[in-house]
Amino acid sequence: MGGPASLAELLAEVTKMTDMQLDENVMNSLKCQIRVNPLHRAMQSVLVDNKEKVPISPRPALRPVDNQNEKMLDNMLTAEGIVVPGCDPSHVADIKREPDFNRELNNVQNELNQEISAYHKKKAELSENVSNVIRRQGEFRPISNKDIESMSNMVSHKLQKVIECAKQRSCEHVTHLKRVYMDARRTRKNFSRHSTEILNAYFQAHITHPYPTEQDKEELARQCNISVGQVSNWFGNKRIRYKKMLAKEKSENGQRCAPQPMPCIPNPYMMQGYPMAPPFMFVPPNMPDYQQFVPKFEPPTTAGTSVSH
DNA sequence: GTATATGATTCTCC
DNA sequence: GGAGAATCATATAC
Repeated sequence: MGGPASLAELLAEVTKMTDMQLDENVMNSLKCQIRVNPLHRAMQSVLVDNKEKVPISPRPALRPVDNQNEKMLDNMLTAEGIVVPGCDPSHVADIKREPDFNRELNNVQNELNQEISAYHKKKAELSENVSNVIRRQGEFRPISNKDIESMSNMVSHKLQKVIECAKQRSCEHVTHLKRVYMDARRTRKNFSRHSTEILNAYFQAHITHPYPTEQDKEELARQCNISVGQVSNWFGNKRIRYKKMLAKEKSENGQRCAPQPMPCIPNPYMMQGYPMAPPFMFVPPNMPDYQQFVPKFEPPTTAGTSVSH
């Protein structure tokens, strides 16, 4: 059984093979003929060389992997105490949490480990299979080692997304757990009466503009033994609820009789020509700290204003 | 058990 | 980023 003698005939056989219907028996017989042809290797070498020199419909270069998102996910997971395979374990936070939360986090950790380990296994299998298929094709097509390497890179590139998705799921899981276990709404306690009095006193003292400065917030936080954030929350809630309360009062008054002016507190200082009333009438008893929030009023020196103490 | 109060969170707007 | 508004989740009063 002899194959085609010249390179031209060999090429014709290969071309014929690519055009014909996929009848397996015929195809295998043709492949055997081509393999045993003494010019086969030489032809392959020439075709590969030519391909290298004349790029035919070159593939677009793989875009460099944008791993910013993955890094962000890694950082978030390690900050929550999750060991991300492949990341520096010394960065993993050691946080003391309640046992149930820790147990749930361990589950997240195990799932992530399993997914990443399965990924590496699948990746190796797939790369191997793709390489084999390409190598077999290489007998009849101009495929170089560079092509095989490029294809392998492409497989890795695509599969990297799988790991990113696994990390994304873990992050979402941790976020959900934090919401369940660490939402302060679930463990909130009312502030002490003393703290509430201090906050209310400040609010009333600055009723025309109840927006404490950062310095005041810090001082209020210190006195109330709460955080500055809690002070901000308290004033945010207070302002909106106070506003609603006034609106409600107004509408209730309006239903009973003619519209009334906004309920206001007698302000002797305003009556006496001061720009703003000091909050003396709201000072709760037994609250020495409170005095520092009382605005310091310098009586106007201009003629026509007089203050009697 | 229900209504209301209250502290925290989230979303939107500027 | 801060404030307003809506909403959630719990505490408290009844």
